[in-house]
Amino acid sequence: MRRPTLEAVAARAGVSRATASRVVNGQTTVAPNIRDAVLRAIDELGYVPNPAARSLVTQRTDSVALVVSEPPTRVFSEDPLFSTVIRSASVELETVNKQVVLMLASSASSHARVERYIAGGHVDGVMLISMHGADPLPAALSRLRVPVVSYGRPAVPVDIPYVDNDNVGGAELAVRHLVAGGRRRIATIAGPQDMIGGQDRLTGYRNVLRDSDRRSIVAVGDFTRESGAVAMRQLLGDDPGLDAVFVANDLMAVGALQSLRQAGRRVPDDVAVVGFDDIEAAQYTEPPLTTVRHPVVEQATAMVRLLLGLFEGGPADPVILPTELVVRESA
Amino acid sequence: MRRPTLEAVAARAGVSRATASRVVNGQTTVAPNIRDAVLRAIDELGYVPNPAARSLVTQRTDSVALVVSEPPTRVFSEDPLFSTVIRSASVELETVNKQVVLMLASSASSHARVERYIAGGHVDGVMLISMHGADPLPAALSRLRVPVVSYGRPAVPVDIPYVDNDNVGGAELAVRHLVAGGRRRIATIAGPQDMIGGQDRLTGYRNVLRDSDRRSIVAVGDFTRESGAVAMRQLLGDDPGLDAVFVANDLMAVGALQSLRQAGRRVPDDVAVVGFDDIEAAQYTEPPLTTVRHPVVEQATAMVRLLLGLFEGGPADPVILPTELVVRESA
DNA sequence: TCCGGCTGAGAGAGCGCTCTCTCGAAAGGG
DNA sequence: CCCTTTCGAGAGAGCGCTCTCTCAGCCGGA
Repeated sequence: MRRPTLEAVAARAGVSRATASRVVNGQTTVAPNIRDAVLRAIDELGYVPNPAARSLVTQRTDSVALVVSEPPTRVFSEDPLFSTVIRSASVELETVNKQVVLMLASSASSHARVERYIAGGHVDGVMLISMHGADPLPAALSRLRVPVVSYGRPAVPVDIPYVDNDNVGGAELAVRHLVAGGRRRIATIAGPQDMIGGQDRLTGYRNVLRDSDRRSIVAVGDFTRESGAVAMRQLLGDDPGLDAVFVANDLMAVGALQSLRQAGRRVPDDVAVVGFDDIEAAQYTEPPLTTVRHPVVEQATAMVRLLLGLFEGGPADPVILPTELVVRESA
Repeated sequence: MRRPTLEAVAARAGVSRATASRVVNGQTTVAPNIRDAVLRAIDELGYVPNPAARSLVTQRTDSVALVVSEPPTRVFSEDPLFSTVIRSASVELETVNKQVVLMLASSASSHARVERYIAGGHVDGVMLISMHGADPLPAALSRLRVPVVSYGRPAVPVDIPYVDNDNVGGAELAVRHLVAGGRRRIATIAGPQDMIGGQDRLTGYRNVLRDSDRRSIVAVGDFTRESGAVAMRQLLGDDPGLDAVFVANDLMAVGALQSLRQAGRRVPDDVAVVGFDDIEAAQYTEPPLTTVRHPVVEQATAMVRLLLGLFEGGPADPVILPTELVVRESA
């Protein structure tokens, strides 16, 4: 009880396999009556082309890998960003009938697995989400002669086109807002310095402070809520007189708000807080969080289109998307 | 500049293609010296088997589809459950070297796409995450003669093995806790009644109230935070004297806490609140949320194993996992 | 009437692999 | 010493499809 083949369709329609193939692939050089006969046969037999056979000859698979190169727990549960990217990319790829193969590359062994898989030609291209600088995967994949695009600028310089948002500019926006609000002692909770987002947002902070003749007060977190709380306590210890803090992501900002509350500081009266990312939860903090929004969905979509462009021999130029300050009540 | 084929490996090693294939597939009937020669050739040429050619003859693809049949926005951003399931299932499948093809089936058109894809034999099996009763996909897929397992009992009776947690029992646990705490007027915010989780958790609530001779006070939400807030306001309007509420998921519970705060009720002094799911955020609410934990990771893992079992002709019996009450401060 | 051009359909090779069948050689028993 | 058994390796078919090449048939122009 095997699935019907193109051969069977051809036989039933009384044509050759080649003609049946032409109809299946929508070629126009088939007479209407013959085309109809084939379509009827396909319908009656419930024919569906065998993808393996097809891709054996076409050398295409019509699927792309979405490689998430982060420890799995971080990926989903903590940071809603990843989820949004995955979803948006999936939706965008659906529109061009490509499938998403999701690969989580957390450990070294899974890196090897991913490499083998990609090298095997299972997919036509790769979308890489990798935030850590130490990650060897971007370099490894770029060697594989497979179209690869990256979500976010790769931390090590490597010849992969990427889509990123303007982290430096966004941070500048945030800190300038604090300066404009009359804040004098503006601290920052920076992200991990082995991550591009962490680096660039700190750069933006420093740029503005330098220009506005203020002293920088820096603590470093690792983008988790907990680390934000710890860093905030540390900052308050270091400089009890601070009146503003720019936090490199919202998750840490949530933790910082918690610490500020525990320390009896009113936000924004005593201390103004600006986050980064504009995650869902930023609307529900107490008080609602002023933050820098970057277009996650657009970034994912742009990444897909960049990859699709690569398939067609399009340009491999990076895409940088603008950020925007969302003013709520915390600053 | 094509990728090397098995033919090339065989030629280089001075053996036949058949023997090379034997080595690649780890058969033991190859003399050690020949095996080494082949392995060396593989290494030198950087040979990787062509999956299309292989699955053309083996009729296997070594990948499974993870079909998420929910509106995309709900899937990821709102409910961390989905993400955890996807992650856990991926990790578990990695261990047996199977790939995950992620498919989001939100609209009717994407349903058709998914069906076509599955029918095309792209994957060896399907894991279905579908929560809505009206969803036609479970029935459609079960007709496709492809191994299918479901995360959660399908809402319409359909012949698919599933892994679920004990929703009724979990709800009973929660409500019994409220009864044991001396609460007299115990309301509930139920989930959507076209979802199994929504139905069963309401059933559990009713079971306990019936046995303990209390009146049931029901509002219905749709598992979003916002709907929880609305439902809570409604309950307070209906019965200002209520002293406890069982909320069918944590997301709605967060909304409910917000409404209670706005209404000036203290939790748990005036009103005790119990949620369901034990999401991450439940630890960070004010006060921390007492809730029913169900083993999401274990459920996902069990689903994978159920599917793998099906491949081997194993049993197609449903698996029900126990739930557990996590007592924090809200009740 | 003949011929060249064009359109539509068939023949058949070949994509890269697995797996059965076959066969030679080595080993063991009578 | 010969015959049977076992083991290791090769030959070759075939998985289901695409795509090039070929060719039949028709039309129009000279």
